[in-house]
Amino acid sequence: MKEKESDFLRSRREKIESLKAEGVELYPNDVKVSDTAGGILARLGGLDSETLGRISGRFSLAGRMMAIRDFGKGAFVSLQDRTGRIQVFLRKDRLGEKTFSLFKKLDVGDIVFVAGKAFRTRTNELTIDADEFRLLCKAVRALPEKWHGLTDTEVRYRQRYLDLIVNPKVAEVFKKRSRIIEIIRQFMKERDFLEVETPMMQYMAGGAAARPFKTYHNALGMEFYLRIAPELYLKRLLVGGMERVYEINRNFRNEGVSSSHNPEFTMMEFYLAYATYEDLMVMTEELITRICLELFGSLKITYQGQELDFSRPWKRFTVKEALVECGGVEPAALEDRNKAAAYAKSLKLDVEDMPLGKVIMAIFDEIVEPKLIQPTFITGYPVEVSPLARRNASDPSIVDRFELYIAGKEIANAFSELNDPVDQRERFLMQLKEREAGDEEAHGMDDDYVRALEYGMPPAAGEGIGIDRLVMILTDSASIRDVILFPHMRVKDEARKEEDEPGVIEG
RNA sequence: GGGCCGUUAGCUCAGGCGGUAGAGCAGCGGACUUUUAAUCCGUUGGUCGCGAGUUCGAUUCUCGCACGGCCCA
Repeated sequence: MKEKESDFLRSRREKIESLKAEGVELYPNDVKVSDTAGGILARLGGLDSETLGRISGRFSLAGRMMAIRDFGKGAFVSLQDRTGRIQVFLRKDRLGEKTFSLFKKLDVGDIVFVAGKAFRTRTNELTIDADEFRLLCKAVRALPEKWHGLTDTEVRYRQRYLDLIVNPKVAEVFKKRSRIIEIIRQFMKERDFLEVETPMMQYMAGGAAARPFKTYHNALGMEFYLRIAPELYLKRLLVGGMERVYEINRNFRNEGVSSSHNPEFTMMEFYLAYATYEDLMVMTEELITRICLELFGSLKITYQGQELDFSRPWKRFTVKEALVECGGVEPAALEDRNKAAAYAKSLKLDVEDMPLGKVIMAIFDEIVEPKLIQPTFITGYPVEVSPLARRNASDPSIVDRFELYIAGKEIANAFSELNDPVDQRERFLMQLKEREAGDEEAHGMDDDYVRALEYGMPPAAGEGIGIDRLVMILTDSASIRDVILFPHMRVKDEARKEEDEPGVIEG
């Protein structure tokens, strides 16, 4: 990306050249750091000035200078590392003429090394009295303003590194995200699940209803799709005898972008042999309440101003019950395709050519989903929208499946798995018909998968949990872009000009 | 895809019923060894998102485009 050199950048580059000419090493990498800002504050934060003077050892730390308050022959610096900020006092008589004059030429944003003892200032702030100071990395560009910081959402997402430097709450969100995934792995390990990785490039994109991204493999001379779900591979592993498997990784769906959709998103999928979807409801409650308790020590949290209560058991409704009770739909309208379609049209939904099950789900998504604020399991999904799920034993028009909704968002989807290869083939054929009728999201026929089922897959239940959305709820984030480090955005015009050169580097 | 809003200095923002713009912070020069949005004195910096139209003259008005945000589908 080219841009015009501002006066600021020019003068900064000149300054850097002159430092170099003086023999200052601009980018050394030979220091060893033994302390952190947060660590020092935690250890010494409670000590008074006198005790500190007696017992303080010498600390060494490194970080970015976030503010400099200069007094001529002394200066205070706010030093920020991964754990937080600590104040450092630099003075000429302690550091010596040469080091101090180097410091005076440096800027906010530079990364430095500092060592010294701790003391308390007149205003009682724990501070490192530096007796050693080194430049570790000279910054060319200036950081966003110290007081207002960086607020432009576009810049925050495009230049996330700046957002992370300047807005401490952002780093907190991503630390929490990491912690959530850690707890999930721990939880799965305790239940003897094996973490696996299955293909993200697939010869056909299956396991969900979504439009895929396409790509091309040169040496194999064939097209691949980026996966929309790992489901069919994880179930092949069930056939292979891996009775408890899970995967946490990216899926790609070629759909619109919104505050709850990113083209690539992280999903956890897991499969448990000899279990049903009902077992997974219990396990899901256990998992999410565990995360809540570990993160907050409470089952009540606030999301975007409303209280969410994760106390068990969570509410359970069938799709039809929810439509009647939360949506005020006439029960009769749910048994007849024409009546349902007429109702859907009154909501301005386009349900042309859709079978009854799909019409019902379209109405559900429109009027019920946004109302499901407290954690709620919805069951009794139509077989038409669930080509991989096991039929209900007493009502073959529905499947043994649930979705979990929290704060009006779909968080998880699970079902007892269909392991009858004959029924599975028929379901695929049903999907093919819909595909021919114009539904681009309908599932394709996956003969290899059916063949796997023919070897015998143990009865099992499987579930997918949308990690990004779960993290949104647990970090009180309004947009999925706030829990994804580098959310996708359009490339700006200037960078797009060289159309003949796509973003590929040959060689 | 549609509607509304936004885009002005490195950052955060003012402003202009048409006469090419201002503050704070950052920067630069100077004073200052316990400050914490340090303070004080001086000072530089802008194709006002891009393109076209109207006009003697557009950053301002009109249209189109780009990117983003929110809402809707």
